[in-house]
Formats: sequence, C-alpha cells, structure tokens
Amino acid sequence: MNIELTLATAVAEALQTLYSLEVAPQEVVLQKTKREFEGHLTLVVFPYLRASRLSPEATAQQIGERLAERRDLVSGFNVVKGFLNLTIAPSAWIALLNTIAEDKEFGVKTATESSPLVMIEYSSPNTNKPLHLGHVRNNLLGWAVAQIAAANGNRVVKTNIVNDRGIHICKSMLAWQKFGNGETPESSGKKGDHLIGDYYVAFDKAYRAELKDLQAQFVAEGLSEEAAKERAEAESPLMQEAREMLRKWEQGDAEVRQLWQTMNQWVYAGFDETYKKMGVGFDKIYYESDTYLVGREFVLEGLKKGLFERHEDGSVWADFTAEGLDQKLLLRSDGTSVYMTQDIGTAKLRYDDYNIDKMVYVVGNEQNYHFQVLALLLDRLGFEWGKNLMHFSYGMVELPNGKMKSREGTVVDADDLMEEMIAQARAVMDEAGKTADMSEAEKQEVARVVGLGALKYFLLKVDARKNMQFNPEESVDFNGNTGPFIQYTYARIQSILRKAGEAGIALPETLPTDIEISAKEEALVQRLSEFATVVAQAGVDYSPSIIANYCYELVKEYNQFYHDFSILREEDIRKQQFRLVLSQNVAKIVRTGMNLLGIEMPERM
RNA sequence: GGUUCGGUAGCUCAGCUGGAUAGAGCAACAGCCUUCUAAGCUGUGGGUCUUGGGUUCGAAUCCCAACCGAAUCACCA
Repeated sequence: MNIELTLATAVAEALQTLYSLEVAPQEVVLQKTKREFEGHLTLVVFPYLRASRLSPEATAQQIGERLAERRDLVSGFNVVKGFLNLTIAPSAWIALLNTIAEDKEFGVKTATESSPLVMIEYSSPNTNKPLHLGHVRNNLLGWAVAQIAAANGNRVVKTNIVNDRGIHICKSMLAWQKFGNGETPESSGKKGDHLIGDYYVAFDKAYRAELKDLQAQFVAEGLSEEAAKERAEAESPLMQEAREMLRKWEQGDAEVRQLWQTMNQWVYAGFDETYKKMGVGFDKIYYESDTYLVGREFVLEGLKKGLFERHEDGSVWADFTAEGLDQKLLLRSDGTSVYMTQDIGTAKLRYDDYNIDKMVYVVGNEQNYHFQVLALLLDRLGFEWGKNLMHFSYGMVELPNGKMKSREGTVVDADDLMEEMIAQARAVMDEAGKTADMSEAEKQEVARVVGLGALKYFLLKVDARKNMQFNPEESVDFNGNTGPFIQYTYARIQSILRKAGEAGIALPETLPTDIEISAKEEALVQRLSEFATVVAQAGVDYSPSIIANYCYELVKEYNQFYHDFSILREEDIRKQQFRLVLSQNVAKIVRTGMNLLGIEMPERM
C-alpha cells in the first residue's frame, strides 16, 4: 500500500486517457499540499498544459474529476489556479497505517550477500592527543552515515585508520622521557589519551620556550628577527631529538619501539573508552604503521610503470597538470612516505581485505584537495573504485569566538563535553522531579541517554557540509528543536502505551478501515509514511541531517496532536485504538530514525 | 591569485531534483499545569532569501557576474 505511487499511477492513466500523454508514474510529481489549502497531495498541472490545450484551471478540473472516480483512493479535490489539491479517502489512510504497523522495520532495507559493499572510514585519530569536539562531529557523522547506508540495504564495513606513527607521537614520547617521572595511566589516574596529550602539550611549551631563547640569542648575534627565527627552528635541540627518535623508530630501534608500543596502548585504551561512551565502533581498524611502507612500495611500482616521475633530488611526484591540478609529492627525497603515500597503502590493504564497491571517507573539508588528488591517484593506480571514492566532507565546528585553538586552550575535549551534557541532563531531570521514583542507576542511565542525545542531535541536525557553531551554553538547551524534545515525546508515548496496557486496552492486529478519523490524524499517517522516502533520500545524499529534521517535524506534529486529542479518555473504542496504534507507530519510526543517528531513546524521562 | 564550499528572521538553523502567502528553534512579549509527562502547547512581533542580471507560466531553489566569509593550494598529518 503506497498511496503516493497508487495516485501517481492513476494520474498517469488519466493523462493517457484524457490527453494521450505518456508519462511514467515515477515522473508524476505529487507534492504535499500546503497547510493553508485543503487536501493531502497536490498535482501541479502546468507541465501538462501543452497536451491539454486548456487553461490551468480547466486542466486541473478535468484531471480531478477523472481521479475522483477512484472512490477507494480519492474522496475529493479542489482546484486553485494550476494546482490540483487531492483529498485522500480516510480508509486509504487507515489501510496505510496498517501496512506501516505490520512492518517492524518500516523504511529500512536489509542487505543480502549480493548487496554492494560500502566501506566507511571515519574517526582516524592521531595518537598524540585526546579526541575533541571536531572528532565528535566526525565520529557521529561517520557512525550515522554507516547506519544509513546499512538501512538502505548495503553491506557496510566501518573502518578507522589510526595515525599511530610520525613526529607527533615522538614529541609526546620524548616529553614523557624528559619531563616525566615515569607516570602511567594507573599511577596518575589519567585516561591514557589525556596523559599522552598532556605530554604533547608539555613538549610544545618547552619547544616554544626554547625557540624564543634561541631566537633572542641569534638576534643578539646580529641576525634579523626572521633569520633568527628560521635558524632557531632549524637548530632547536628538542626538535632534533624528536626527529632522531623518529629515525630510530623507522629503523626499528627496540627501545623506542617498546616505548611507542606502551604509550600507544595507553592511548588506545583511552580512545576505546571515549568511543564506547559516544556509542560508535568499527569493524576493522588499520594502523598507519602497517600501511605506510605498503604505500611506498606501491608508489615505486607505479614509478616503474611510468605513472609517476622522479626528480633530480630523488623525490617522486605525480603530475596532475593535465587534470587541472598541480604536481603532488609522493615520496620525499630521502625516500620516506608522506600522507598521500600512506593513504595509497591503506587503500591497497583494504582492497586486498574486502571486495569494496564503494569507499567513503569521512574527513573534514580542509582535506577536500587531498581527496580530489587521492581519487585521481587511485584511479591511475588501477583501483576500480578509485575515481568513485566519496569524500564525505564536513565543515568545522566553530565556537562563538572563532575556531578551537589548542594554544589558546579553547579546545573542547570530547570526554569533558559528554560528561557535561550528561550532568546537565541530570540537573534538568532532578529539577523536573518526574523521575523521583526511579532508582539511582536508572536515573543515571536516563541522564546519559538524554545528555548524549542532546549532543548528538545538535551536531547531526545541521547539514554536514556547513561549518557550524557550537555554543557551549546554548547547546545544553533541551527545549525546542533538540534531541531531548524528541526523546521526551517518545517517552510520553511509551507512557501512554504502558497505561493503555495496564487498563487492559488491547490493540488490534489490523484496524478496520471505516473508522472516522480527523484531518490531523490523516496528516500524521501521511507524515509517517514519508519516512521510507526520507531514509532512501538520506542514503542517496549521505545526509544524516535529513533524518534528524524529519524526526523533529514528525514529533512536533505529534505533539500538537497530543494536545488536541485525549487518547486514554476517548470513549469511542475504535477511535482510541486507532490513536494508540498511530502513537505506537510514531514512536516506532522516531526510534528507528534516531537510532540511525546513533541516538538512544529512553522509555521514561 | 587558482580551486572548492558557503551567504535565508537579532542569533542558531531547515527549505535548494524550480511551484501557491519562505519555515522551525532560541531570544522578546501575552496566555495555558485539579485533565494521557509543562523537557510541552497556543498566540503576537520579527524577512528587499548578500547584490545585479538571465532562463520561464513561475526562482530562496537553475545559469552568469560581482561582493562578503571559510577551507585549501607544504619534502605537515
């Protein structure tokens, strides 16, 4: 039962009989009737005027009369200029609600073995500092995109490439050796990622102090400010030590490797905790320390095949001037890998591990250029999905006074943020006092679900492509277009259903189609049925925000309904049953939608 | 400068495969808790959809240009 398609087919038939016009039902555009007009679906007849050779009004009237013959479907119509507003028969809405109700996974398609395999890379952290607000947006988007892809019948592999090697981790290691006293997560009571992050900051601080001293010294020796700065950067002992450590790491120096292993393990333990709290996870994790050499070999192979060129100093480049881009460095003159090389290596390993049909990289928009080049590179190297790779590019999260800057201490830490949201949810809960009868454990669980729901919804409701503003004060608002508002409505529906159950009200498997229902109820059923389209659309556009906004609109509409109709006090049992089934399905669909976004729903709040 | 992306209410954002009088939330103001959970509902005020052209029955939506903002164009990742 699909009203829109049935109606579109009827319209196509009408166009055929009336005007001998061949139009596929899929091409017939029926839009939702605007609130100010009567009707459910509207056909814009302007496109058919050429065929009808009549005025817009007359054409609409003619098609309307034709459609009105389908009494099971259309109960009336009206014409406003070139707009044919069609009113769908109440029985059709009830039948539609029945089909929605019997489908436990309405709007969601399941994958089969032959479904396309989509690999989604997201998160991709560096191991030298804890996750911050920017990562949170990445993780939530990545998880949601994966869920949506799966809901559209794809096989999905969620992957993470951990940037576990390089100068950045050496800085933390060095600082830990030089400035620390051998503290561990256990001894310090800090999460591993935070501990390492602190040493990274310590390195940076010491390095800057050192640079400043050196620069002053060189200026005193007669160099200009600029030249002194350059020389200081080149000669900084701390940085040289870090580089030396990286060299040792690459040579496999046992001691350095040991330290590296230990410290990375601390960080992973910390990340795991954060991921778990955030509710995200991965099917397969790759480590850059495993992939960077693969990439190098692959580039050298490509070089042999003449795909790339070697410059005099020994560096290897890919030339994309023909594609309108620049030359891109692939190997440094000393033969070591760069970022791009590693991505090639990772791609190669993934291609060996999985039969990937589509690769999606969830990475910030500051890397748009990188992925443009990577697509061309992979294509040139012969990866079938190379040119079809999708860079799911999202905008930055800005604070009210600009970007997050670690040096200014304005970085919003992921762990802190989640804790604050949960604490805030708890405070609101306690103040409202509705959950006074809950156990402490239940209260904590509800606060967790609501606090995280607020954060997740806030970050996902905005179009991913856009930069967005995160106002720490406003974002803890739980009123209006927020996650908690949606969760609250859901919890209320659950409450009604519980009470109905306690009162012994049984819900029929199938509602009879001759119940009298109101326009608001019809509109709600219509809204519910749109969910399938919304999920499909979100799958095409890779857009979690479409689902978020749909959930909000559905819930908002339900709330108005909720205030207009009492359900448990309704005397007409058939009407009551209809409303209960309707509410139940609103809850079901909202839960499905929110779960796609990684947002849990509380049974009470 | 090149490339890419954005500019919608005081603020944060929907709407963008062209359709009727451009929508929410926040903030402001006025109402609604003996009635299924007030994290709610109702109402009021708030807009030359950056600007200028073009396409057409019709443009916030598509095209071109300008202006403003962001990102990027490293032997960093």
